[in-house]
Amino acid sequence: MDIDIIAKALKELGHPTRLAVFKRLVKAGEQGISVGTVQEELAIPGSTLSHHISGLVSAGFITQRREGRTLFCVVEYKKLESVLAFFQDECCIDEQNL
Amino acid sequence: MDIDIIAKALKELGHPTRLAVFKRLVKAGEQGISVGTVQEELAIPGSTLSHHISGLVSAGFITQRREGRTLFCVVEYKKLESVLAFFQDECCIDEQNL
DNA sequence: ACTATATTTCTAGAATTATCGAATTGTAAA
DNA sequence: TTTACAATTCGATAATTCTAGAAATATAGT
Repeated sequence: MDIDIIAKALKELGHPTRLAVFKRLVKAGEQGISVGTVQEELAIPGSTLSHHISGLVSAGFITQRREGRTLFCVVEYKKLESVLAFFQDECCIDEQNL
Repeated sequence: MDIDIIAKALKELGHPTRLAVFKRLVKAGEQGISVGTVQEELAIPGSTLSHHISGLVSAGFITQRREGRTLFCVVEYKKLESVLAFFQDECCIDEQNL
């Protein structure tokens, strides 16, 4: 509901690399995917990827689960839903605007 | 469909001032609202506002119509819809993910 | 303890973005 | 043709973000 929170969320998705990561996490589903796998698949240096992931975590789009030395990233659908709800509630995306 | 286009769109909405402008334009509906009115209501210096509006225009969220010396900004719902469609198509936001 | 793997943090430079006053442009009225 | 108004562009500065190598941390196996 808070516009600053929504803006922060949109900002974090608003970068090609981060959006690609997000999309990959969605594909991975609820069991998640390791940072290393994302790194391989998207061919991004680890430090750069880590930076982007921390942005997505800070916005609430990702939660993480450790298994041994591997960190799994899991998408938080609730966060995306809250963003979509903002557009429906605050930006009246419905019949009369089409 | 192009992820870079979507990222650009999200980035432009991902700033508190621009998101507030966008929200105000949605409220204004299809007849639009003048730059000056937005400036008054949101209390932003003209040059700063102009900068943000040009970002929203460049992303395709706003079209403009001149009436005398007044420029009206009109929201482009189609653009927002294309972003929402991306989440539905590419990010599978539907039953199995809830 | 030592080694290897997974990931993050540190660091620093380059690039981009944000802000806003001043100057400029476009349009209209006097 | 001068004046006024609406909005943008210019210019300069501050702040943030992006990128990625190097160093550090965390965990696990030997």
